[in-house]
Amino acid sequence: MSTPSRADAVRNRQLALDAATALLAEPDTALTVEVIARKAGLGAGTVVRAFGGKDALLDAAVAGLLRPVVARGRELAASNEPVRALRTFLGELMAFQAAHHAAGDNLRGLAAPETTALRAELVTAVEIMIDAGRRAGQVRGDLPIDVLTTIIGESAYAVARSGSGPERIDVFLTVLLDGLRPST
Amino acid sequence: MSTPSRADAVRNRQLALDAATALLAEPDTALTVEVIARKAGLGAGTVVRAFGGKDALLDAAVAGLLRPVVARGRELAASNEPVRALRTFLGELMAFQAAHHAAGDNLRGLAAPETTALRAELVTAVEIMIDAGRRAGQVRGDLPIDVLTTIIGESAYAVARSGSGPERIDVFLTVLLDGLRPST
DNA sequence: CATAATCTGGAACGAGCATTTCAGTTATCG
DNA sequence: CGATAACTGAAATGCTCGTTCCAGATTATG
Repeated sequence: MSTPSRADAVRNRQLALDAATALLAEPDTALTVEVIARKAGLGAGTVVRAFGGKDALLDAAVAGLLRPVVARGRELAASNEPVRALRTFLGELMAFQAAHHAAGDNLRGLAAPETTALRAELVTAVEIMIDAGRRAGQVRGDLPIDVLTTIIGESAYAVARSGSGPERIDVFLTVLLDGLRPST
Repeated sequence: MSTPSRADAVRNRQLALDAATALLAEPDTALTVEVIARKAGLGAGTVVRAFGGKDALLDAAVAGLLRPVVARGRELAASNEPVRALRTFLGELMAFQAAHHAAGDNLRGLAAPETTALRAELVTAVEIMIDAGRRAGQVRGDLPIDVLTTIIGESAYAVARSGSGPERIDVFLTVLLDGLRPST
């Protein structure tokens, strides 16, 4: 029972995580175990073993990136200007997605429990903002909320796919939020 | 100079194309050469050779599916009720995407000249409708049109990704088109 | 109908990747 | 310091796929 991880194992685990995280911000990079290992200055086997598989490593890396975004979402969900908060949050979320374009694509179709849980929290934050916006009469109430969150989530992802800069994000947000306003 | 394709070659080429087309409508199917060949009742080599590579086969299959959609877009672009036409067209486009969810994913990142050209025509049709809508004062003119078409295109794709049925498509369209109306 | 060119199927090949293995290294503990 | 257990790196493994090869079948031609 006296076998805590060895010091070098802990260090290498962190190196692998850092390398994967850094690579997530680089588009057009293969993101293979080999590449991650080289970036981390480790062997391929070590990288895989550190998290018990490539999937888990990517899950952890993306989760690490997502955590502050979720925190920001929680913070903004408490705002008493819900629509402004929603716009701010979505702008940041879109910028994040654009900067880590690779993250979404690389996670597709693999078990990623941490990331999935965090994503659910993002949706919850958005739901809170929409709900508050509705109570304030600033968000339309004629459409089911789960579809609205889907639209919002997909829009955030869409921005990333279209390789957008800040101005483009702004246009996306304008159209989206105007579409979410009460239908006269 | 007297070597037209042999009759069986022509037939098999069609079988391969049909099989690929049919498989594009089935989600969660691997869409490997093996699978296509089995479905077509051919050998793997034959399928590949028929179009000179898997990429070209997929390009041709998707193009075949896309052609009627493009024709419909051209038709609707001539409407004198541009916003209604836009909504109709996008609804059909989204339904198409939802039905052929696999098409988009499988074409990603491979040379597909035919499909790319057709996609450009889709964008052109949408541009015409937006432009007509603007002249009629029914579509906002305060945002760059190329970003609007991007938003529209990505939205169509987003619907497919979220596995949507007709009601869901309708909600998407409502939000999107309300967002495209002139900003009072 | 015979000959030659073309085409077919499916086995063999090769490239790309995650994972496992294992001989050697390194940390930990008495 | 020395023994032991854990960890490491890189080669080997195994798997998925697209593509190529080729002996045999099929079609066109005169």
